[in-house]
Amino acid sequence: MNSQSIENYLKVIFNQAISTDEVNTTGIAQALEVSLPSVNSMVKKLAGMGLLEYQKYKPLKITDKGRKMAARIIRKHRLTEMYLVEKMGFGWEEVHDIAEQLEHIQSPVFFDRMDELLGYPQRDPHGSPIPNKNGQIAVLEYRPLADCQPGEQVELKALGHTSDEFLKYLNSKELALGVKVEVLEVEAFDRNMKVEYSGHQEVLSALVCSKLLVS
Amino acid sequence: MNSQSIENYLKVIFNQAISTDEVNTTGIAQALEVSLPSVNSMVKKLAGMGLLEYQKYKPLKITDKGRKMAARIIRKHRLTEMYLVEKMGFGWEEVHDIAEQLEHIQSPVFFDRMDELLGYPQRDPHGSPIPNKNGQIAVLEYRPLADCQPGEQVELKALGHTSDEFLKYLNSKELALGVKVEVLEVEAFDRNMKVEYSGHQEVLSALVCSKLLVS
DNA sequence: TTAAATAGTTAGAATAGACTAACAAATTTA
DNA sequence: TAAATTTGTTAGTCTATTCTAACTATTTAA
Repeated sequence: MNSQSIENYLKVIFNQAISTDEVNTTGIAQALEVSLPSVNSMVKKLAGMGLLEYQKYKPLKITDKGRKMAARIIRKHRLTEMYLVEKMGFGWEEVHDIAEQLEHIQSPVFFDRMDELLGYPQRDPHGSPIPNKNGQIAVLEYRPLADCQPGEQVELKALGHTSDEFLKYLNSKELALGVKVEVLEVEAFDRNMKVEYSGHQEVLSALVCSKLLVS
Repeated sequence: MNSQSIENYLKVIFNQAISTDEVNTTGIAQALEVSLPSVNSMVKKLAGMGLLEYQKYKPLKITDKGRKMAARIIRKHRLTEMYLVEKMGFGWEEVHDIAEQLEHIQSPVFFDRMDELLGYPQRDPHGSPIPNKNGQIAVLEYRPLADCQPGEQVELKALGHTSDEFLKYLNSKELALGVKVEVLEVEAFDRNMKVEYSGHQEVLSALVCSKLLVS
């Protein structure tokens, strides 16, 4: 069975591969807060397991096998987050750390049961897609609120960032998935947006708007 | 933070200490399926942490600190088992392996929430007591069915053994906690018992009767 | 009460996963 | 394009946990 360490590396590599397809060692080291040599030796191990393609000094490429395995771990993570929110009453800002541990549990029936009790959800509480059992992931075609024009009316569907602080910020602004947002104005200088939703107005920074995914 | 390995040793030692109070190395090695030297070195480590009293060639004694820590792990295990049965629809014979993994999760809120959702249960699905948050455990004063006399009517309260095979056997006999059992006859030769419950009669072996705890 | 059997210990080695120090390749910048 | 910076690699070490082989203490039984 794969160690938790292997699973954590694989997940980070998978996540970094989503944006760039090619992954570099330093990025992994930063994400996992380990040293470069630690990454280097683990990368060789993962390559030996057929999960990565590795050539000295070249960017890493995740293989289909690696992608599939990573997606199955992410499936467990996201199902867990959904379960914690829907069935156990946790807030979306509380579930990450718990899911981070539960994703390593080896018990297909446990996660199948969660899935069933949740009614086979397609998205986790932050709007990210839940991979299926075969490790396939639906592609989302949402765009950032930052790309919207004044006058547009859109619905908040997912988040491009899910740190505790960001989620707490969204809570404080009463921004949740499903909220209908209208863009009132965009400040040309700094791209701040004045928006209206749930009957009140707010000004959101460009950074925040880039992390709010809408359709 | 304590490793899973440390937690597993501690749990085994705690469980063995319940019966005899003094624990021997060989018993631990068998329970964990590791070698004697492995146990020996871990035992020294646990002693160094103040969880055990260790003297060369002497039986081990668990300290109050060790007992408390072990009970907190067992609390997580048993709460989990209860949650899996009550909230997720698993059978009592399915939950041990999952709980064995979940007991290592570090998240007080997670287990507190389980506890709350379950209504602060005192027993796990096999009738074993759930230690409280301070690591205190209620003492059960149940006796084995084997000690009962013909004519007695008792209720099945807990199990003295919880292997999969035993639980499946009990399922096949429709024996569950709460069932009212009347002792009809005891065979003098082999201590087999003829009993009646739920409107039918069964003959139970002495071994089975010694593992059925009643009051 | 001594010999045999059992239980416990020590020494030394293996593996996984992390680290630092030193170095080499690749990339950026002047 | 040469120098400086960044990125990646190697070598060697450390800790945790396991193991086998060899040995010692304790207990059991003849």
